[in-house]
Amino acid sequence: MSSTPDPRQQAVDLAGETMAELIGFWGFKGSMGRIWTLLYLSRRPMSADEIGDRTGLSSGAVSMAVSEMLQWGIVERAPLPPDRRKHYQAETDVWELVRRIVRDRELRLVARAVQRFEAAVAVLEEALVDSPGDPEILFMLERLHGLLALTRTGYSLVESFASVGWFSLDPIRGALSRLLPSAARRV
Amino acid sequence: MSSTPDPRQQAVDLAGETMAELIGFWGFKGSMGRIWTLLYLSRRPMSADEIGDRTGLSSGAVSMAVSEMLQWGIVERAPLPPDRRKHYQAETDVWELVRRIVRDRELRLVARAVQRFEAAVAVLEEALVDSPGDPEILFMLERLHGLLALTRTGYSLVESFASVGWFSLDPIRGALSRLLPSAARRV
DNA sequence: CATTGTCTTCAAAATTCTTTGAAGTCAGTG
DNA sequence: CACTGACTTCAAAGAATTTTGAAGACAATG
Repeated sequence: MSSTPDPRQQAVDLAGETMAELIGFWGFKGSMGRIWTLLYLSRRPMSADEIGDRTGLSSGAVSMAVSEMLQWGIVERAPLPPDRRKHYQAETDVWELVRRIVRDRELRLVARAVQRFEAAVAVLEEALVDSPGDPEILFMLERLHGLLALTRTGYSLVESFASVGWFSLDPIRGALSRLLPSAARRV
Repeated sequence: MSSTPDPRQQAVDLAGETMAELIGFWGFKGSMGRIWTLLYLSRRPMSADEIGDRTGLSSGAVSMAVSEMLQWGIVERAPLPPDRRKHYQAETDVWELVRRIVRDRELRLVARAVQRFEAAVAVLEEALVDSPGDPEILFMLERLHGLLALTRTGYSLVESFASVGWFSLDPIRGALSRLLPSAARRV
C-alpha cells in the first residue's frame, strides 16, 4: 500500500474510469474507454503490454480491445516502430470520431428499427385482408405508423448529424410538428 | 406448434423486440421496451398479470419493470380501475418522454463526467506544485482540458435539447470551432 | 378483523457480457 | 529454416445484469 500514489496514474485512472462510463453508454466496452484515455494522455505511443500493465488488463483483452478500436478508428498504429512490437496511439480528433461512430453504429441501429417496424405493419396489413375493418388491428396500425414516423424522424436527425457533423433543423422541423404535438408546441 | 400464430401477437413481439433494442441502447432494460410497446399497441389498459402473460415475464419482473417505468413516466396508472387490480397504460407522448429521460439521465451522466475530469485536473495541478514545469504533467493537463471542453460542450447540447426540446446551435458553435478543428471545418 | 387476492421484495438462479490465459499463429532474425 | 518473441484466438472462468418465484406486505371486502 503505497502512501504516495503517482498522481499521473491517479489522473489516468480517474479520467479513464470516467471515459469508460461515457463510452459504455454508447455501447462500447469500458476497457476501450480506459485504453483510449491512457493513450490520449500519453505523450508517446504505447505497446500492447505497456497498455496491459497500466490498465491491468490481460494480453488477450488488450489485443481484442485494441483491434476493435483500430476498426473504429478510435486508436491507430503508431507510425514509428521503435522496436519489434506494435505501438498504438489515440485518435485525437474526438469530434470526427464521434461523428464516424454515430454514422456507422447509431444510424444502422435506427435503420434496422425502421425496417422492423415496417415488418410489423406488414404483418398487420396482411391480417387485415382476412378480417377487413377489424378495429383492434386498425388501432395497432395507427400506433405503429406513429412509431414509424418518429423513428424515421430520428433517422433523419442522426443522418444529418453524421453527414454534416451537425443537425440541420429546418427540413425536419415541419415534418416533426405535423407528427408530434408536443414537439410542435416547443419547436 | 400453432400453424396460425395470431398476427396481433406477432406484431407486438416484432415491435416490442425492436423497441427493446432501441431502449436498451439508452440504458434501459429490454423488458421495459417490450412492456411499453405492448401497452402502446393496446386499446385498453392492462393489469400486471395480463402484461406478464403477453410478454412471458414473471410477476416479479413485471412489478419491478412497471414501477421503474412509472417513475420515469414511461407508463401510467389507468384512471379507471375496472376491477380490483391496478391497470397500466403507455405514455403516448414519446417526444416529451425522450426529452424528460434525456434531461434526467443523460444530463446527469455528462455532468458527472465533467466533475470527474475536473477532479483529474485538480490532481495534476496539485502534483505540479511539487514538480513545477514537469512536461509530462503539462501535456496531460493540456489534453484533459481538451476533454473537459468537449464534455462541457456536450453538456450544453444535451441541456438545450432537454429544456427546449431541441438544440440551439449558435451559442455553442463559436466555442466549438475554437476547440475542435474538425468541427470547425464542417460547421 | 379475518379472508382473499393483488402487489412488492429479494435471495437465488439464469443469462449475458467481459476477461483470462494457455495454445497456436505469424514474422522477423540469425 | 529453426528459433524467438509478439500477437491473436477462443474455450473456460469470472463478473455483472436480469429474471424467477416464494414469502410476506398490503388493501379491499364481507
